[in-house]
Amino acid sequence: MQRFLFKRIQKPLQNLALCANYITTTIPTHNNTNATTIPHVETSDSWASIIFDLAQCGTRTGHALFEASHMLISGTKPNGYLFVQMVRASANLGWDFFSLQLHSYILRSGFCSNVFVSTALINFYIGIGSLSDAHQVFVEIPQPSVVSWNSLISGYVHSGQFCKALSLFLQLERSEVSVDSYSLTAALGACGQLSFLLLGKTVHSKTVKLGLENSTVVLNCLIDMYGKCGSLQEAILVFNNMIEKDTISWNSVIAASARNGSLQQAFSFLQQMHNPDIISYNELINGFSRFGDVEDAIKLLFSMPNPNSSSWNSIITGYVNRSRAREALDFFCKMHLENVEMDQFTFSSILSGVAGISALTWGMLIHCCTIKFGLATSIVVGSSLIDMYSKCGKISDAETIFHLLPEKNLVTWNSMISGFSWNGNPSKMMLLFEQMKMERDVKPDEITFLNVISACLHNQIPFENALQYFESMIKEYGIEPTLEHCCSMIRLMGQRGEVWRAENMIFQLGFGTCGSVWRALLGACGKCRDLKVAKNAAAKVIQLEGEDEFVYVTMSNLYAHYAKWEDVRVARKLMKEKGMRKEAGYSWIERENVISNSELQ
DNA sequence: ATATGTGAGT
Repeated sequence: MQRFLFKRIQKPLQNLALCANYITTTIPTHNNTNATTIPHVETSDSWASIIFDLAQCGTRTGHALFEASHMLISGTKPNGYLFVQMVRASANLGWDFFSLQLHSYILRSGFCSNVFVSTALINFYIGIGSLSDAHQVFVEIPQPSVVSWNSLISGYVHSGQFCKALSLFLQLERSEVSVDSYSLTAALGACGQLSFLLLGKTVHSKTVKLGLENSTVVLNCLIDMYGKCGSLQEAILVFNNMIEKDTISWNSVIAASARNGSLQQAFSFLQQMHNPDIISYNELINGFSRFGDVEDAIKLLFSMPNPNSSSWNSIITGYVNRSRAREALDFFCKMHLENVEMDQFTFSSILSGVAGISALTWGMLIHCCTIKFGLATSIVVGSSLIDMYSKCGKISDAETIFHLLPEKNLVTWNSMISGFSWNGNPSKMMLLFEQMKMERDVKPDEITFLNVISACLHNQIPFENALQYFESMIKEYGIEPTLEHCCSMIRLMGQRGEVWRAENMIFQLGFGTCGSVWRALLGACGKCRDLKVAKNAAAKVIQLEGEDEFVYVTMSNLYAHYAKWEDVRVARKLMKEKGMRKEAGYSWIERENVISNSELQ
């Protein structure tokens, strides 16, 4: 139990850390109070004012924590409520080291069996992103309450581990503890993120069973869930049946419409709304720049009352997603000129645009901006910087940033791994992958494995090694292979002349009816010149996706290779008859990016 | 002790 406490070394808070250290090293536990301890001079009443200050979370909170520590040192008997307030206050202040010491003090004094205290600790660990510690605390509570469950479930949702959250939710349903509206909102959030419509509907029926059909918060979550699962009609239905709608209800239904491409619908909701806030407008701006015209989005941005950085970010993201990175950069400059505040999302969006066009000079300039804004070490910006540098071929700069980042998440690791993969450094890639597996709060996901497998593809790593990765993904990590994994494996087989294995795998993984895998197989056959498998693959592509010039070109090249000139002639004739033409190949080389003085002003 | 609404990486 103690093991996991001291792993994380936080910013040192000198006097408090010392004080906290003093607590844990010198104070006897309460069940074996010895004679050297100062007797209880104070009664539990004396906690009252301290607890009051702790709970206020104001300027006196830190001081109150300090006093509470001293009282504990002097032997005043604590109670559970005091610890709850201490943990909460210390977590709010970001005094991580102090909180850790507090945890160990709580363990020593036997208060960890108190549900309230332990739940407060769970929330502390969630706050610092240490989900495994939170889970550990949870597991050791003799009888966790709904709140303990809910805290952990929503903790997993907030950290993006939606499946984990849902499996906990299902576990909660099977336990003696009964679910409440908090559990349902967390579960709905996870369903939405995963587009689990069916499970979402099940949760919907639970809300009715529990008589929560009038809870605004729960209904808001339902709107959001349906919207994210692509069921706009259901979302609107829930919205229309609501008796009490608040701003979030309106924004959720606007978001549901906008994100599903129903821009008209979204716009009409916005017009019906009495007091639209920034988010209401931003959802629509986002919708316009994603599905409509970026120009419309810009119009709305300039006509809305108080646009913020998110409003501007949506435009940049819109340009970037439509491969209009130059315009994104123009807009970024405009944002700078108009003194709009920039946040981590501004930088991550623009950096992703810069990465897409390998505009290194711009990337470096923006990197400087992030440093100036104090955002260079944020996880989001840091991950984008890694991606940008590695896509610009500056892998060692990417590496430096990776190592300098104080905190890393799944995305950070994935960016670095894909960087090594694209820059032809498989040994570093594999080393990093092994390091990642050792991390406590990060686990490889399907994207990690896709990067690893494609690294094998690009770096001539033996097929057997790639197969090992692929199998460990399925068996050890329980990750379902996606279409892309399947295609990567097929391409690998093509490289090693092992396409004969492919067909079996395709059917085993259930991708037999996907044209794109057969297309990948055909391409692989072209590489390793396997005419027999190619014929079959070509037939499948045509059967599933219709006529296709790629098929004819590949086949005629293959026939040519085996000097089957008659077949070549037939294939070319067929192509001609169908009016197909091989598209001319082209490559583009980004010219040196020079930023002119006018752009810099 | 706990909850809902946009943004990043293949």
